Amino acid sequence: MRALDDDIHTTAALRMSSAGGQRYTSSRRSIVEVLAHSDHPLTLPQILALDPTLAQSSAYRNLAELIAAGVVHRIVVADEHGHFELAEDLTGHHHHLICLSCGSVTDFVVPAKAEATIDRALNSIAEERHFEVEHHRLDLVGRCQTCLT
Amino acid sequence: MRALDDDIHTTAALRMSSAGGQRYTSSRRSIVEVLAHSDHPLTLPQILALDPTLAQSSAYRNLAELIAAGVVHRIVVADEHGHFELAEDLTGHHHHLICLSCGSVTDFVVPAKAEATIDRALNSIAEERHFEVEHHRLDLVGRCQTCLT
DNA sequence: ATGAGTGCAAAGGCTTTGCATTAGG
DNA sequence: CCTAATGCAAAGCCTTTGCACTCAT
Repeated sequence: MRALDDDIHTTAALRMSSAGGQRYTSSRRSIVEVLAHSDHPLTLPQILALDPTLAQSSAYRNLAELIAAGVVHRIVVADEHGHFELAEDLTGHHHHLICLSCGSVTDFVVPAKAEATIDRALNSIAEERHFEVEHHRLDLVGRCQTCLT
Repeated sequence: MRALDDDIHTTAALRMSSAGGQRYTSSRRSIVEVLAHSDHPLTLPQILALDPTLAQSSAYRNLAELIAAGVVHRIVVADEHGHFELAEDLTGHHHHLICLSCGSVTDFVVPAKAEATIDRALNSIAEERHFEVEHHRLDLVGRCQTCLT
């Protein structure tokens, strides 16, 4: 389901050097490591909490480079912090459960068949509107199990 | 497809007074009017441009009240301005084409049949994850016709 | 040695808030 | 009258940037 950690770092390093001769430093590796070990997107404060040696501004800068290299993806849930996760081609296509109450974001996968239906519908819309699709975004917004109890 | 303008204002006024005795002032009416006449979500600067008599801070405050009353919905596309639109029960369920290049947001509707498939898939996920769904969010992210040429 | 990377502190940009004034019921 | 609403300016919050220092090649 998910590539081995080594593969992820190898791929990340490769993409970084391809995308403008960026080095895959230990800070960057650490960020990728933290993201790879989480089963849901993380905010910057969460990343820093998981690796307190990281400096905030450098983390933001490194995330920007990782995003530019296609290693990391940033999602915007509401207006608080952005959430960062590894690019989908490293982790697989998935969607998000977004809790309105605690702001948590969790991953989920929809059955291939439903995903295919969605893709078909979206592609025909895109074609008729002359819109070039980069990706789609399907999220459930509501209240998570923890917040319901 | 969309309720008559008068109905929208009547509904809006009603929801405002129900939601904590808020008055439906001319500024608020004007915001709703502007949103009702747009076929896509608007940012605050866009709203102000369409009605220059509105003051920024009051507009934000009024939008917050309108959102609390369930008249307006705010969507977050990226990290620039938020986008405001009338609540879906006033305009009908729809989705968004989000252009990465110019940041524009356009509405689209997916065929009822596909929408039903999506709902079914999402509901079963929600049930199995004990997640209480408030709404779902399905957007296409890419490049719009204008930006492609 | 040379350019990328780092970290601190300061600046930016969108939104919210404090406060005194105005207006609607 | 009395409470809500308004508008200006100031503050907040997340993120980005300037700059001097460090590190790897």
